[in-house]
Amino acid sequence: MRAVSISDAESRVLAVLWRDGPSTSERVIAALAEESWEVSTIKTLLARLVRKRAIRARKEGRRFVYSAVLTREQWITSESEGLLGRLFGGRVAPLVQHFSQHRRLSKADIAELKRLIEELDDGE
Amino acid sequence: MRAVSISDAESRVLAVLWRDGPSTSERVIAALAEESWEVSTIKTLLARLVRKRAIRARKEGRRFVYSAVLTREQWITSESEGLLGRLFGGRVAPLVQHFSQHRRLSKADIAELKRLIEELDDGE
DNA sequence: CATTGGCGTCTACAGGTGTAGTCTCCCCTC
DNA sequence: GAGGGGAGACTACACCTGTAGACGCCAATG
Repeated sequence: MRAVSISDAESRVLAVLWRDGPSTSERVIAALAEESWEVSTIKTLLARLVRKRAIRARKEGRRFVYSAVLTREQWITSESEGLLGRLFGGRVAPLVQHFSQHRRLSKADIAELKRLIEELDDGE
Repeated sequence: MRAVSISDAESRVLAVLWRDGPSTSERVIAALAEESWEVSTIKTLLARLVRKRAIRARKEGRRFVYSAVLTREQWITSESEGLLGRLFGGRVAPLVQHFSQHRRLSKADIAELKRLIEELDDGE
């Protein structure tokens, strides 16, 4: 089902629908004010997302209400699986290792990771 | 310095240089046999990588020897930082959490993660 | 010395992406 | 009822990407 890829600009539009729920283009445009995109740019992105079936446009009176079809979870999953596959042979540990070697993990990060792992270890 | 992005096909060419070290186009082409790309496709990708300064072409006799300038580490870092930023607000823990919720981590994965975290915890 | 084969360069072309202008239709307001 | 303003549709255009053909040059080989 999923196969189309969501571009960066498109994901920014999707993010509005994920956060605010179904919205008219007017509301999407308002929500994206800080991107300083022209109105027609946002309309184009909405149209492309509809074409990709990542969002749906339901007629409501005379205008459309757009809502996300692709969920944030699905998107994050496909994006991160892609990266994991391409860069780390699909294995999570090398990824974590990479981060642990190349960026400072805060104490809080480490604590949280530790907690996560404990949980996993129990659960399994 | 780095800014250009490496496309997927290009990264496959780069991978050869990372693995085999400086190579002539002949060797790169041989190494990419399983991609079933036409020779000219690979030449194009080499040329684009040179233009992007991700690799260098040193004249050796009458032909070029190509070698990576961008390191695998640099590439992995920029790719994964990008994803981390876009998807997880730049935090590592949510990323690991995502994976732990959405894919089965093997016992071995968990064990390795645990080891990693212990190490980090000690080192810090 | 003429031919050939490989090397690098140039050109190509469709599809995706970022970004945006224009056009048409129709509701709302005066 | 006429005009304006906004919504969506269509068009545009440059750059990137995947993929590859064509060309010119030159070394090697017969």
